[in-house]
Amino acid sequence: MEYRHLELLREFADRGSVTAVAEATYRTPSAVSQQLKTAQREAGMALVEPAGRGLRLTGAGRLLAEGGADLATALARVEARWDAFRGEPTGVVRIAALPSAATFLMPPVLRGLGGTGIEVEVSDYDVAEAEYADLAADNDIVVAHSLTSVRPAGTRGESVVPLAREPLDVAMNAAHELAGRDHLTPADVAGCAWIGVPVGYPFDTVLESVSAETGADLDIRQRIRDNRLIEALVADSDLVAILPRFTTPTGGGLVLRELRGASSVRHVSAVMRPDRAERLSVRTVLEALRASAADTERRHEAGPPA
Amino acid sequence: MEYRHLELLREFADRGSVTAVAEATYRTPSAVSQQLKTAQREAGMALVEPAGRGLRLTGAGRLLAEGGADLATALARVEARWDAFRGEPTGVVRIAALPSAATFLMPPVLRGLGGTGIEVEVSDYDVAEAEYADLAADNDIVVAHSLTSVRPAGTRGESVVPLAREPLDVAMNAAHELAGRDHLTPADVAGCAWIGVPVGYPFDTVLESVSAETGADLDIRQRIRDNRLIEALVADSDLVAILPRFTTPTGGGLVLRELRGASSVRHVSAVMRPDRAERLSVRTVLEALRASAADTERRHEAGPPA
DNA sequence: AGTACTCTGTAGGTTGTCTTCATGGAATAC
DNA sequence: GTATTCCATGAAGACAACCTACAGAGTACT
Repeated sequence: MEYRHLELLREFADRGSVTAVAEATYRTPSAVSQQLKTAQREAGMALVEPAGRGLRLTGAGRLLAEGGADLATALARVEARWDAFRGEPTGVVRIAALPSAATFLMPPVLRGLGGTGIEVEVSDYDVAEAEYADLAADNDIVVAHSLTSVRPAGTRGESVVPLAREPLDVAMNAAHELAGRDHLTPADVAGCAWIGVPVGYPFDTVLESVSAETGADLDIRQRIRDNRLIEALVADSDLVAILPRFTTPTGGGLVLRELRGASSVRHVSAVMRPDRAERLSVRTVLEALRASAADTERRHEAGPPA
Repeated sequence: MEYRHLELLREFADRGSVTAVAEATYRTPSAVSQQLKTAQREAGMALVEPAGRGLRLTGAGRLLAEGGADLATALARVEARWDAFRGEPTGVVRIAALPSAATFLMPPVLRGLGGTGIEVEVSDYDVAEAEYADLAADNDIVVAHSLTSVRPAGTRGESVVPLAREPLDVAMNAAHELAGRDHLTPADVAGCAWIGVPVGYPFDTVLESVSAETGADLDIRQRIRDNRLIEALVADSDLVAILPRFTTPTGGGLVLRELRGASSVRHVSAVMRPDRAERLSVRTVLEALRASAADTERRHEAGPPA
């Protein structure tokens, strides 16, 4: 039972095809195929089976793939101890982040880690909740969010660390008739004209929650993804929208009002493959992310800004 | 950080010299030396340092060696799951056992595992307590004993599983004046003429304990290792000796009497390197050993045989 | 001083892994 | 139904890693 082969199976479990594994490990598909073959010869049974024009793991293959993940985690733990022994953690930490969370999380992190041996590479992705797990294969830390629980959908083998709990407020023009209120209820906003997000996007569940609370059918005029565009439209109309509290700039004609009585909070979490989570540099960055998140929450704890 | 190198360091930590590692891994010392060198080049610092005409690990080397042990354990755990998945455990399990313990432990184990895929290779060693740890490098299970605690001296990184608690009785001729007693106290036996064991051998501590209890200087006429020889001498003289209850054949002119009031029990334990302890076949054999030990203890729980 | 032991270095052979190029099957497009 | 595309696999050769063999240097024991 060789480490090499277990690692290969683990990679296959994460990526699902010989070609994908080959690209991820900088080899040709032929090399991967040959390794897979020798792994099966040593195992004495089939670890993959044909499925369509590709392959998928057999039960035996899945078992060994899980073992590969355990081993990778153990190895990463050793490397973390080694890094700690040598002094400073170093290396590149790749972060894939949801833009609306990265906006408030990343600046202090990058500032705080400047001058250390850690290089942080941030890329931003705005994808459906279920795709965050895939991003974890190519990035050390994935900053994701979920409206229903701390753990985003589709993350099973990954480590999940909660970072922030961010209220989702109702955004409106400062001249809007509801702008005078301290906070709002579902009944208050059920009759409004809305800007929503495309169906299936997380924020949509807030509007669904409002709808469920009041029994009303909401009047959704637009379905838009980009928050900046939504802000611009809201500031210049009587439309209202759901926007995250920490990153929405108020003033300039835009106000946020807390929505009580409907589930209107998102959980921002870090999602990582367990082995990557063990790395000292990753843990250092993660700690910075948590600190940044806690700081942001503290600055907003008084409620939405006027 | 390669698995290969960590494994090498772990092996070096266990065996202490390049030559010993080379023999254990069926390579030439030159090969081991070269591997060590590349490991150090990749680590970026010295992992071993000259000591006399050999080498010893540096602090950094020890750290990585521990990591190697952790990894080996994790790998063994994966292999154990794999064996369990495939059905029956198979393979060779090497046991190094203290003869006086193997005598009562091994027969049921070998009988019980006959016909399974597990082959048990037993070898017997009668060594000082501190050398059991060394045997663990070359054997899967070392059956050792200790008079002071369950964990034999010198076992630090090894897993220790208690097997049996065996009383050490006073053996004497059936015609001896003390043979009529149900049990004996230190005061009863302080004046006897003894057969002891060489100084430093475990059983010697029983006599030391008797001596400490009574303040008497014991009359030790002979110092002999082999229990069979001791039995023969005791049966044919007025000398008394300390012998283990489970394996000393009574009848034939030899009787055992319980000694109360002095520490006269030995702890028989299984000592294993943690990674070997994870193997399914090893765990199976270990379970058989425990069952055998429990069975023996039960058969003797009524006290020493007449 | 001589002997024995341990580690290290060099040269050369063996093994294993990868790349290249070509082939064949399975889904999809036309 | 045929063509196209995608994915996996096979054979042959290049390349790198590892090992053995053998010689050399340093340290301990006698």
